[in-house]
Amino acid sequence: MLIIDYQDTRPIYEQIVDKFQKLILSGVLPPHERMPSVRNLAMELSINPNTIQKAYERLEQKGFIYTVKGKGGFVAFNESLVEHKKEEIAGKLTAILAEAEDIGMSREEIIALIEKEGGKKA
Amino acid sequence: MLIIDYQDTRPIYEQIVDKFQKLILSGVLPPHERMPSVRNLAMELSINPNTIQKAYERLEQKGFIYTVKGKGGFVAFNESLVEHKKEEIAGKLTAILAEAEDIGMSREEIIALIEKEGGKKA
Amino acid sequence: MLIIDYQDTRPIYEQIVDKFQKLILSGVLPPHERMPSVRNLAMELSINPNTIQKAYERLEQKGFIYTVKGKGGFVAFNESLVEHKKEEIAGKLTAILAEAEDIGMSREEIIALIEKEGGKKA
Amino acid sequence: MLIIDYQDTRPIYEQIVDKFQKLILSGVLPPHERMPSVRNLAMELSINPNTIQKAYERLEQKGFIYTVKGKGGFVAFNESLVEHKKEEIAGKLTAILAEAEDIGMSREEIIALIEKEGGKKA
DNA sequence: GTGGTCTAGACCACA
DNA sequence: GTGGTCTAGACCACA
Repeated sequence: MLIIDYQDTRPIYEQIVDKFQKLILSGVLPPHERMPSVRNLAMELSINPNTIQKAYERLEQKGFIYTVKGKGGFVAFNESLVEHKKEEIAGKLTAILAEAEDIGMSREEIIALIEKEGGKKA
Repeated sequence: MLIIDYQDTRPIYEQIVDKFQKLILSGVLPPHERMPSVRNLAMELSINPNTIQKAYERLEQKGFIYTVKGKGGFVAFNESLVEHKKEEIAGKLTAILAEAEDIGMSREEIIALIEKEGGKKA
Repeated sequence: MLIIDYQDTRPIYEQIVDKFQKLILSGVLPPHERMPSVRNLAMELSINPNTIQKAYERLEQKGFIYTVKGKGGFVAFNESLVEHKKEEIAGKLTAILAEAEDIGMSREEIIALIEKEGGKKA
Repeated sequence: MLIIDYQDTRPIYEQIVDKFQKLILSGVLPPHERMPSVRNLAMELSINPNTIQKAYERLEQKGFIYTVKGKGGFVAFNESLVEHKKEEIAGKLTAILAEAEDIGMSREEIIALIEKEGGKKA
């Protein structure tokens, strides 16, 4: 699924870091999910394993994954990631509330919508 | 009728946008009513036409007025617009709820955020 | 790199918006990349800063960049934004389909409209 | 359900005309639906029947309703109303297609969404 | 330094 | 007449 863009001026390992970050933050890769092994991913992308290794190191430094010796890499789920996402969500909610206010929708109506929506999923 | 408050910390164009929104939402300015021309309103309020222009642009982007080239601006507000906006807001909320679910945020947390946000304005 | 085409009938600010959109969507400008400052870009293109400012405003409204006061503009584009936009578009389509149904328009008619519209640009 | 706004500077009959227009265009009042009788509506709104009569006359002139002697008024469904609505829908679709293009969504993806959505209702 | 707002005034297309 | 775009340049808050 990962596609390396050779037109991209950024180094390959940075592209890989970026893509995994997005997959993790968006929830496509859930917490504790096993990461592809360095060798497998290197083969799949026809890339030198050292480059993958470098990408994984950065991801670990940034707190997106953790590695267990002899077992491999796993998606981390630390609070700062969650906090980041929460702030993003709070920001979007603020924007929506402003739009709702424009057309005279009350907070109660918004909350009612959420409760109805939530019901679908539950 | 429009009064600019120079003590107000908000920019002039924002005050104008706000006042027209209220006039339109309250029905004082009915749909298809002609808006004052940019130049006339600028003279009346002793404000630069560019500032009025900016306010009208915002009103158009928000869907409160529409402009006809060479003719002027007109009130666009109507019930179907409100309904349309509401469905749009519902769509955005659905997207946010999905994101929130990804990181394990409950509906209650979202609602709490909304109630806190709402408090800012009240 | 940006070249303004004075033969182009479109306004300058629109050309600028368009070019940055493409750079961002294609990934040439990665997320959080710093945008050129309003003044610098204005000088470089021999264009009035107000025109650049207008282009940046549009880019911000469309969600392609975000600005930090006193610091400058940054690329905001990322996958979750695209996903969010897609859900928003889906919400709007649902609303339109409901309206279309009210007047007895079939899905086929709607699709025909889209294919016709699309043709304009192609 | 109809509420007369006495603060509104417009004449009452015009407010009534306006509200019925919206109800009809939005599809709340479907074609051939029976309109409330002049006398009933007058009583309900505590308004002189002549005022209601005047409003109904305008609605008939505008093609929104038709009256059958001895039976009462009915919601019309002429082509021009439908055309009006269709143009509105076409306009909204154009706006959505522009947004979709911004994020690189193809016409095919839009059409797929419509077909999926349509399935819900069918 | 950065963007955000505003004035003053020109020129354009559209009607 | 109308709005839309653009230039030139000032002043502000924020960092």
